Amino acid sequence: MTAQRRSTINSLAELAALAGVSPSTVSRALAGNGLISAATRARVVELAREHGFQPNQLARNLRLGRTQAIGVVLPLGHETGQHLSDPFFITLLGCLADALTERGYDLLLSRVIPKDDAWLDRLVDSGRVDGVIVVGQSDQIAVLDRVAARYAPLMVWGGHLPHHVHRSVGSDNRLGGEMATRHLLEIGRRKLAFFGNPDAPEIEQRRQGFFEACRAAGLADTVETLPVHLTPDAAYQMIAERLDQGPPPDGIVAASDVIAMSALRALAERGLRVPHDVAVIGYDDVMLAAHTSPPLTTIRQDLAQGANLLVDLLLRALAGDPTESAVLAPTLIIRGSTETH
Amino acid sequence: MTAQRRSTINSLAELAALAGVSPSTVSRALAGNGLISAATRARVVELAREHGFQPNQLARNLRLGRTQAIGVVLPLGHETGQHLSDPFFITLLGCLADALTERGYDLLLSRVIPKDDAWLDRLVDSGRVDGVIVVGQSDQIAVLDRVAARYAPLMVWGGHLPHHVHRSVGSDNRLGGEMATRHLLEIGRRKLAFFGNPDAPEIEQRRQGFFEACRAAGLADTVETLPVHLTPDAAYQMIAERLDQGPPPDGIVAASDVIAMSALRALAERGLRVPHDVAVIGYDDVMLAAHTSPPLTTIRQDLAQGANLLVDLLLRALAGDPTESAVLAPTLIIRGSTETH
DNA sequence: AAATGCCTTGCAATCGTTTGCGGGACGTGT
DNA sequence: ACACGTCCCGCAAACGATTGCAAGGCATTT
Repeated sequence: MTAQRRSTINSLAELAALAGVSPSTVSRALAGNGLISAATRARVVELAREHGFQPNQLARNLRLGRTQAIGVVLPLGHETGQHLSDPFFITLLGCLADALTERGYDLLLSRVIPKDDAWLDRLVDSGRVDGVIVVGQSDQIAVLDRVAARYAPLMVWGGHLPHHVHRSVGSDNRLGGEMATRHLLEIGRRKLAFFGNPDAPEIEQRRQGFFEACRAAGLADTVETLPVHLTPDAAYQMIAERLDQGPPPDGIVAASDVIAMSALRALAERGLRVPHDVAVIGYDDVMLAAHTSPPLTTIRQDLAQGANLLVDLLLRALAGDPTESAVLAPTLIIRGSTETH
Repeated sequence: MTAQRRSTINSLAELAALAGVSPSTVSRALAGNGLISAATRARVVELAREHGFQPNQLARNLRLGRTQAIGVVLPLGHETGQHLSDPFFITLLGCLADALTERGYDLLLSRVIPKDDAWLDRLVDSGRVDGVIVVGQSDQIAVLDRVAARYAPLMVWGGHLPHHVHRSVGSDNRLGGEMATRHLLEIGRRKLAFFGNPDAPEIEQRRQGFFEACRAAGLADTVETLPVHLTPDAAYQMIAERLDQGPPPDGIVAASDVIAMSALRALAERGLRVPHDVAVIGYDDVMLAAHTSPPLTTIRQDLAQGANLLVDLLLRALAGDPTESAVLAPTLIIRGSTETH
């Protein structure tokens, strides 16, 4: 049973009967396309407006051989948390919704917990979407590359590596990690720690930037890495354990703002002052980062731009043009958590 | 141009030709429905698997007179912030995605900034969705009621009032506001303030709970209300102004966790200790609430349950059953921001 | 051996659009 | 008055699936 419309007019044909013309004429009149006399067009359009009628999109898209929808999928791979936890991804999702809507596409949201290797194939082959945007590579690089090889309209938010076959948009994670680390070095910190699970390629790249900056400063062997997860609970617990086990670092480079916030809390609970005892820098600049206490210094990624780029490249691929990956420049946002005056 | 599939098999008919049977047979074999000999079925299924073929959903749904998709829309009415800001809504969105996926429905996401009164009609009449879930009533009650009157499969997350014609699911906001306030009273606070913009009906109900609890405690005239917005920036600014203008309250009931977090920051920056000088309680129990410093006492809404309820009721309405609104019980989660030992 | 029944399969209509092609009405030029 | 061009409009075939109905094959019964 189809949901009932505003009135009894449910198809071009019915409206056509009402207007005393053929369905073709109605179609053309509403499309504003074919050569229809101004009079008939006006009459049909008025009638349609009056009955709140709009052509069935399903039928339309079937005929046109498209869906006018883009699938956006958040793979929850290596992270065990049930929820799509990170506010960062969510914000990106919002930006994507805007970018797609602006271009007349629907956004089909799906969250998958990759159990097998076919999760992406199922979406791609379902015929429900014209293209797919995957938010975050998780630990699914192999799947992404395999599908990208046979399916052009696929874009991925995440880190780009030369050997990747899938196209991606993301900020320069290595550079971001380096900028964060250099900032801590510049305010005089020497015992640095990187908090983040390098299983995800973005995180791994940030960690490399961290290492490079440390090496350049000549302290490669005094740094530590703690592979904390992205969910706040897991992150908090691991950070708390670390702090209880030995003397704290004097500077923490967190792989995400959520991790940084968990660190802030764990530090506060142990009477360690930020930034006096420990400086903390996050990554992402999520909305709440400016509202922690102290406010969080962080590396900002321009999500609106990223989302627009993702959609533009995807649409270009849909049109048949060859596309490439894009890398965005990260920005250092200095706030209270590293401000020593 | 349709996106190419894994192989050249793009329709039932082609697979049928390959299998040497008719399209009908293939359809039945794949549907597992009609009475098809086990042998043919096995052969067809195997062939389909081999070529990674799945029937075109568009055509299928057109024939079946449904879309198998539910529209989820976040109206951004009275809040000026561009982004769908509140982490709470986002989490609900995630839960909805899960609930819908479980039941075999797609989730069509759309964010609208209601400029006219027809935004919901457009979605409802577009034929792209079988039903609609609106997340948050914003200031669009009139629109919701009007559409609900003619369109059954519509559910709304938000507060329920007797005169509403649209069906909604939400927590008992009045009770939640009352619980929060009573908690502050129980730990001895007397100069209470409510932070939240009562333009949104949920917030208004929370405020009423706040007032009732205050009145019951005999201090109705010593309480204040500050209509802060839901976006953290706007909230922070308004709270900061308030704190600079006069002596602080000793207890703050925030209409959302985001507001509470902004309050925590503004208080910290002014050297006011939480909870010693000012106790703060939030609303929602968003993921990060447990990770502020101090951790935020708050009123939890069970979102997973809410999402499931929304979807269940919607599907029931779709099936033609009459449905009603549902109210969830809020829970008080006590954390550091009100803990006085 | 013929009739009856069941099991399996194919035919063809249908969902609601879009669009190439052809035809009718009307006006103009000679 | 006839030929011709222009302008609108309708016919019908797609798009790719589902499904009621009927027909074919085969085994069983009488």
